Amino acid sequence: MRQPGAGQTRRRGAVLEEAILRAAVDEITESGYAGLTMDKVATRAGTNKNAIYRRWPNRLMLGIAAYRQLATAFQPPDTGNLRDDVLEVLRQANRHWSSPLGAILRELLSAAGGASELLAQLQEQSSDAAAASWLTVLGRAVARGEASPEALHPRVATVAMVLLRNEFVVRGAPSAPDDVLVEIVDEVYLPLVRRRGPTPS
Amino acid sequence: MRQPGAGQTRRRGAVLEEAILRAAVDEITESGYAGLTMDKVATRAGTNKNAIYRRWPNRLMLGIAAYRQLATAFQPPDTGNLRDDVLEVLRQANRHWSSPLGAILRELLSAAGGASELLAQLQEQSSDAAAASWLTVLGRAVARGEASPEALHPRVATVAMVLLRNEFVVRGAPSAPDDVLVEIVDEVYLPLVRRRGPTPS
DNA sequence: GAAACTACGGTACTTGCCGTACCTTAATTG
DNA sequence: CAATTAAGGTACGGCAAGTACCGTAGTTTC
Repeated sequence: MRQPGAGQTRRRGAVLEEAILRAAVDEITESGYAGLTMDKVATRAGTNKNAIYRRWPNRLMLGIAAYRQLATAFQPPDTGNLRDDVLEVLRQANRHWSSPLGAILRELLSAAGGASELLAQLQEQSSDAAAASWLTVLGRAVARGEASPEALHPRVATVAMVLLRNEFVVRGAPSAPDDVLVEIVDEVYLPLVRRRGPTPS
Repeated sequence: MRQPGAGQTRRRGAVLEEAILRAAVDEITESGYAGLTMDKVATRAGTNKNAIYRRWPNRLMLGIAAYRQLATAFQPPDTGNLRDDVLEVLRQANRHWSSPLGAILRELLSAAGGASELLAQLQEQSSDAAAASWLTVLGRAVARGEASPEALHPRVATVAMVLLRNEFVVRGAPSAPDDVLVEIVDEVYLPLVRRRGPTPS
């Protein structure tokens, strides 16, 4: 990649780091995490593996770093109606998991294989950020009287998202059909968070 | 492993197949799926990799086969009380996921990495079998008037299990504390499946 | 009961990629 | 301008998956 004798100056520090990261992003975009090899990233960045290993301890961490470059935050919707808001958040999430980016995320989750410390770095961006969306949406619904205050319990608030994620992580579906989202909302989520009637003993 | 000249007859077909599978089970029990190598299985079974590859196309399928040898079915409890039944099913599941066997299952899910066809073979034993437990337990509760008939919808019936599995698969927890199970039951599951009060428009 | 066939055993090999080691050379620092 | 730091180049060790071949032992067929 570097032309010898072309007057190129040897890159160092941040400049080189960005070049590597960009190469990693390109590779993971094209070939997924499975196709992300240290040699290819090095070649593409016009450097060698040494420079990579000086910055990231292993392939997985490089993959996570590349993913984080690509991931963007969600915007919680505000339609003024609980059901529409909820469906919209689910659809956003579904689009994300179904996208190439979602495929990469799944590969990474798989590769991390339950190493909680590493997973934390991904959760921060995917789950926790999304959890905030749910609380926002529910908070408005509670204010409107559409949802019961108990729904703000995090375990309750995120139920819909957990069910959706289950579709992807456990069943390996590439995308969840819209019916499924509607079903999750109407059969499970709304009955759960709406103001509850008197509970029979 | 085979003594030449010891009058050993060369194993074939089903006999050899069982020997390989037993070796694979032993290996995966001792070292997990990560430590399951084709060479070690072959050596342990007193044969060679050829014999394995003639039966299983790759390491993952051998691992799944070994897991299925180990997995056993759940027994749905019958305490006469919905909450106790539900908690017991959850605790069974928690014990399973927390056990060495559960660790293997998680490794396999991870290795399959969303290859739905393969996952199906594991789901059959873990999820679907468990789903039957839920329906049994709920069926009795409906008969008793403790749960509403809508709860028999599969998506609703399995919510508790999905939430628990989420603890393991997404957060890499080795075991879920009992508080979490109780919380899932009391905050989410029971409010959802119990006879519902009048729904406000 | 011999020939034909199938499948096991042994072994060696190719492939792929991670992670390391080591040395040379360019840039930076003081 | 020396000393230090970091990049480049290259080669290698390690490991395990999957393949190829061939001689040979059981099994089937006529």
